Amino acid sequence: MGRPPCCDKSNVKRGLWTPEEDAKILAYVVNHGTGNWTLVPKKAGLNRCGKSCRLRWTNYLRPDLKHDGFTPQEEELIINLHGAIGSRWSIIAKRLPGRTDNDVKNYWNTKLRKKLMKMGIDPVTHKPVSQVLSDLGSISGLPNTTTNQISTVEHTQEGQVPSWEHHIPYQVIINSENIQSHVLSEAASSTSSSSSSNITQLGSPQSYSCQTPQAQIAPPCSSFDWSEFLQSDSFNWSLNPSSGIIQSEAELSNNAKSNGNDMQGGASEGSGSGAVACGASMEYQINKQCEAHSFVDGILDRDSEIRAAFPELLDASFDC
DNA sequence: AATATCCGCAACCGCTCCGAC
DNA sequence: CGTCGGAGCGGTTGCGGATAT
Repeated sequence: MGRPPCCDKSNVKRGLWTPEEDAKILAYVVNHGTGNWTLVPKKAGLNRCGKSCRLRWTNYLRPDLKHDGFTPQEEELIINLHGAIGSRWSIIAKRLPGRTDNDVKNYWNTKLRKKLMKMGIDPVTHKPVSQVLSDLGSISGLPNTTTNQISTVEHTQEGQVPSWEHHIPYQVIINSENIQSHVLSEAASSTSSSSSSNITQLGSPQSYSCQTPQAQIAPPCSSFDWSEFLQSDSFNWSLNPSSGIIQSEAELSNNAKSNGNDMQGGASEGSGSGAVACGASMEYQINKQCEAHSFVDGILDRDSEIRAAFPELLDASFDC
């Protein structure tokens, strides 16, 4: 036996909302606030499901919502966050003032996903499509693929790092996997009793600087709470509502404090120190170090370099 | 001008989470 | 500890406007 429906669907109105209905919800919320949504339709005089009322309020009527188009900064933040945490729209939306999870989700599905695909980037993994195909080939037992071959090269040329590793601004994946690694590291250190961790530890902080991330990253442990992580100091990107610039919370706070002081080169210019701390400031440093290139350019550059370096390998993976 | 197709967005659905009891 | 029910989330659908043919 399943759960009973939240309301009698045959007796409630569905579909688009009329201005009159909107006015009723607004009037109700102004007078009573948002509380028990199941009671709202009755109290507000609406023949709607309570759930539908809540959705209408949170996605459309809330006074703090923005109804204009997404800015390039918001777009970049969405892509970065999606690369880091996937389709956790509500968490992503919390980083975008005035946007709802539905807005972000729709924008991703209708614009950003297609945009990335057009650029040859897989919107799920945020990796070049060619690399994803290569990885698929390797999973399905096809001959060694680009990725595998590269790791072979790295091993045979001990101590040498392929040239593309030195400077490629591969923002999305760096963000994504560094964050996951950081999370995993935190999880490992916080659970002192669990020594049997399968966590892949990354190297020292200086090794993060604009390098291609480690290939094998263990999935996050199931008990991990992304929401908590994103709200913690460990992960603190956000969009400055006034400047439209993606900043760390610390910088947002500093900017607020130092209003009127010398700006030292603008909002995105911070410490200037070479030291890269762990956690979010590290992510942010990476972003800053890499900002000469867009993340898309970085991915495509890397893809091109791989193709140029190992032209025969991609073809091989398609020889079925 | 009429029709077909595409696209964006609002809304719905089914599920999980979580607190109250 | 188990159950119930409200809230919230992510995926999907369907409508209406825009654009192409």
